[in-house]
Amino acid sequence: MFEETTYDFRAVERAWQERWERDGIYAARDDDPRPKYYALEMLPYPSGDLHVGHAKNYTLGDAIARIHRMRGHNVMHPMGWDGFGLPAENAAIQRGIDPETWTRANIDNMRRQIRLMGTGYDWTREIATCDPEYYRWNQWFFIRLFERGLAYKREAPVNWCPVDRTVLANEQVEDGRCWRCGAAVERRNLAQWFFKITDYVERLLAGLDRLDGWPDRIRTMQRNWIGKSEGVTFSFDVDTVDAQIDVFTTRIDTVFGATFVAVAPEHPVVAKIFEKLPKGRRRVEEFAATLTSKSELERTQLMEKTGVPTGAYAINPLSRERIPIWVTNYVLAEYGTGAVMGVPAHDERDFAFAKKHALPIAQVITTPDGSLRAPLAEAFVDDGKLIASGEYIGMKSPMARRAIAARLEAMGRGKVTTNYRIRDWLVSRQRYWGTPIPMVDCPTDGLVPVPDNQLPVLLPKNVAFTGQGSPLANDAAFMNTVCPTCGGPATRDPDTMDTFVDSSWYYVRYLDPHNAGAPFDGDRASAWMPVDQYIGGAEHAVLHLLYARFFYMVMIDSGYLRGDDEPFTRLFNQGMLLYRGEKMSKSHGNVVGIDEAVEKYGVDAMRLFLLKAGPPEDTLPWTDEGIVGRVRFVQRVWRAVEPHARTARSVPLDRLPELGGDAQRELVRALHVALESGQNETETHRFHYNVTTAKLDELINLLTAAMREPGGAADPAVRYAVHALPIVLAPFAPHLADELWSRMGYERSVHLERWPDPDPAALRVDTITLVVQVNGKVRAKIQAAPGIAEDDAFALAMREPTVTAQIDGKQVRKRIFVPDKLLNIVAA
RNA sequence: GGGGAAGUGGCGAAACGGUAUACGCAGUCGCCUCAAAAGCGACCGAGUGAGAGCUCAUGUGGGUUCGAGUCCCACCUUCCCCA
Repeated sequence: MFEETTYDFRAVERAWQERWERDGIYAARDDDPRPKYYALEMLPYPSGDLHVGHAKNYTLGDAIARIHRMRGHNVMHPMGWDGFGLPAENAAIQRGIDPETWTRANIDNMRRQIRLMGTGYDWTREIATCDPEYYRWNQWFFIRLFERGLAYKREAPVNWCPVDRTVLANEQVEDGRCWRCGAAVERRNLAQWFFKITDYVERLLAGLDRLDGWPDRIRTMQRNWIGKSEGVTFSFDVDTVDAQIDVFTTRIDTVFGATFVAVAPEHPVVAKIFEKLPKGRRRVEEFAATLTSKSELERTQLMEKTGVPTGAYAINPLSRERIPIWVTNYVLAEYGTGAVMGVPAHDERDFAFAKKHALPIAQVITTPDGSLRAPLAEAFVDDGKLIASGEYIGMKSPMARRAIAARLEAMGRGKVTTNYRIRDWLVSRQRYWGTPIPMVDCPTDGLVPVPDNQLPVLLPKNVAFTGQGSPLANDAAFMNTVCPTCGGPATRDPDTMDTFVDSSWYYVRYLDPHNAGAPFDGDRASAWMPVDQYIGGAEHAVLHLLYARFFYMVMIDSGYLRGDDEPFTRLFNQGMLLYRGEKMSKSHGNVVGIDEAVEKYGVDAMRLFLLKAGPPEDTLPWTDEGIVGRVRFVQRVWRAVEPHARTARSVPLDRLPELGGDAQRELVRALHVALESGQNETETHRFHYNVTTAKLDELINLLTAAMREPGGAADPAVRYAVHALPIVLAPFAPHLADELWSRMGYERSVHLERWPDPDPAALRVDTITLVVQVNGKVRAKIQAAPGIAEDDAFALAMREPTVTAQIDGKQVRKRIFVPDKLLNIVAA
């Protein structure tokens, strides 16, 4: 049924995957003298089944790793699994499947699918974060952070579902209700563990300035998330009550415009006020009750800005004005000082609030020309010139900020402070399928870490998943333990760690994955770090990529590793793959599965299509018609190369072949153009292999044309191109390349061959096309020898009727000459 | 509301400030074949012309330049962040 010339991609691809595995050709060695290159794709969550959208990501990383290997690097390219997480536990709750069983089955399937894509990973370094051998080191690091004062426990408000009796992540709260049971979510204060990422904000910011291998947008997003703002913290006295209210503002120049003070309902001053002025208490408590179920997002952004007066007044330290203290929904206790000065004239939220509650709007900033005057139709938030501000009248905003800050400092009422939006990293999760927090709560000794020699604290098996409450807290056998310090009865921490802890250091574990005595050996790991190219989607821009940078800095500071404190030198953000105009997803019913695509078209065709569709950072469409072109390409290469594989080897690759004529010269040139393209795209880190694959198309077009000539297949240039083809193909179509290479009689895999430098002699052309323009418009193209002199070019151009017709009757004013490219004759 | 990125044939897309539309998909015509598929070849932005050619086209309008898809300004649209 198959003709001899039909390439049986199914059999060939399977065979090579098995052989690569058997020969271990992708293993990275610590003792390799070549320069190291660490290529890494973001650790995948084993959700179960991969589609061609995933293949887009892995194909690019694989091509990058392969081309670096062929360019002489000792390549580290590992793969593993982000094994912990909620979907596994939900499967347990909903379908009664053990989370571990579910996860292991998914890992097995995904490993199979990732291998099916022909990826060259070093599987000897595979890790799964849900292995006790891995998560024991999460626990070990947790204790190290605790010892350094970087892990602490405090009460914090969280989303709490009263029916399921567990906390919910923000994304699991839909319209204020539990996504699973529909109960109204409450905010509740619970004792939680935090990592003190705020200690590292300045280093995290400073590092961003150096990370010029990262996309600017990701760096900007991290800066915004950290949200550094410089301003002044100062205090208001409270009239008749013995208390002060600290507020932070970046706009101290507007302080004379403060017409109220807004505080969060939970602010301690509220209770103090009611000791003296109990009248307002009921009203405030009722108001506060309406907010308990509201998420932060709703309170600060979605809800109408509203509030109730406490009945107390604050004294503006500069103007000495008495202004009312209001409890509002848009000031959060968790952020800043939990109180702000309300300046309606110059802040949009304060303006909306003042309008609603008929509070005065006092303008204290005007435009530089002084033309803007009350009444204001909206808040004027720009810098400007001060008015109605005592001794500061007439100053411009920046100068007024310095002067007023200095004044408040001199008064002992305030100081210049830096505020950050970022908060400490809450790592406690009231869930089962994660790393148990290795802490013991002893009535005598308090919070005590589990001793290192008792790690790991294993997740208990055969736990009941009722969906009601925390499985660990309900497991008495797990919870009850003895205090490591006093030996008395104590309880374990009932929580597990955020899975972002797992992914904060996995890229170092790959470098020494079987170490049983430490998370990794510092020397080994330091030799490989940092990651040279990190590849993944932009959805982790602030979460994982910020946590991992923080964690790495801590590891460096602790002396576990040496070197620069940034773990990822370069970051590449992949674009999405669309199908029928939408992102692939089961719920849209528009998924093209890996197994299906590989069976139908072949791995190499799929990979080539994903690379060729467009630049990898772009959102690109998958089309069932488009991939047909790559299936054709694979077959064309096979038909051109396979029948001549043995004879082609007679023409060596280490020097250029003899070139019979222009066609031969062009063919050999096309090969070197392809080599140059692959090299350029790699060295510039653009990875636009869509262009390189186009060069491969041109090469194969020329090759098949040359072969149609009588005796074409025996021509030295043709044999040379045939011989070299598996090498240029190898990073992109690895199976086809290795099969052709072996049919040439080579024992060793083509992937261990060298991707040669393009030869300048081969790239040289012996005639160039010189474009002749008149007044900037193309009028002729003339063939000439490279290096033609301007005068000679001009003389040739003036023989072209299409040129002279345009100049006729005009004078040549000027000539622009770009050697070997263009002659522009300016005539008027 | 603020910031960023991007708009090029029927479609995906190429293009150091210097031949716009490479390469692929789709389409049209031809060769091969009893026929079809596959394969191979030619054509394939719009207008105009018998033709060489000419004119117009890279979201819209300006600008810089001998020359602009590319640089600058404004606007429109889409997407992404932040608020």
